[in-house]
Amino acid sequence: MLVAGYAVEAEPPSQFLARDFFARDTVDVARELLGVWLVRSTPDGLSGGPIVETEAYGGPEDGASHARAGRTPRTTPMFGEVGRAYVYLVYGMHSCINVVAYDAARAGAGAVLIRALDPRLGLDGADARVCSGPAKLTRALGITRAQDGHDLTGASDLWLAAADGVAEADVSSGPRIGVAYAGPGWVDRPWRFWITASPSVSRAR
DNA sequence: CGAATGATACCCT
DNA sequence: GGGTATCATTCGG
Repeated sequence: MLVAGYAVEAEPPSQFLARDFFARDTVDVARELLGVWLVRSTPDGLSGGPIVETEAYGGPEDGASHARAGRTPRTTPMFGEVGRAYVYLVYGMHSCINVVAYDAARAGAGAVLIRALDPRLGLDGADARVCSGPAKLTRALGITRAQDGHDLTGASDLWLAAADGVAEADVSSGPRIGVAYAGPGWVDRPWRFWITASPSVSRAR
């Protein structure tokens, strides 16, 4: 099927991600989540697509991470079971979704912010950029804090689905966005990953 | 460039 | 307990 020049799939990939996928270094998980599908099921049907941009956030040691203040009511999911969602509200109006991921032997918390995805499923008629930003994709998929703590590794109304890996040659990395408040040494870490040629990656206006 | 918009963390009493 | 600065963003002017 072709909509507005873009290939639109009828079905998402059928394979879930194992819990172990998320039980390793957060930066590795951020890189490996590129290409993985985020899929949403609502009364309106299925929507989602492959992730094209991510950012890694560490535990209390990471000056850019929400976990930098330690475990609080809001950040509790970041310290909990990997493979679950950490959804927070920012600027009073935008929801952002992370996947909890960290190597428990090296860090006590961590998560990967999903910054953009390719709107391949559902969202028919929508333009290519409706999911080109962390708050835009949650709005497009109907994700709110109601999904905070939600398990993303199995059948439900929101999950991650494995797909073909993305070649190293097609991936770029650079500093995380919007973390100027973090101390020196944390601002410039290249912990943001994106698919270089994707038209769905977020960009500064 | 700056407003929108409200939960949160952290300070003080 | 209460006041307030801050914010992993987005959009219009």
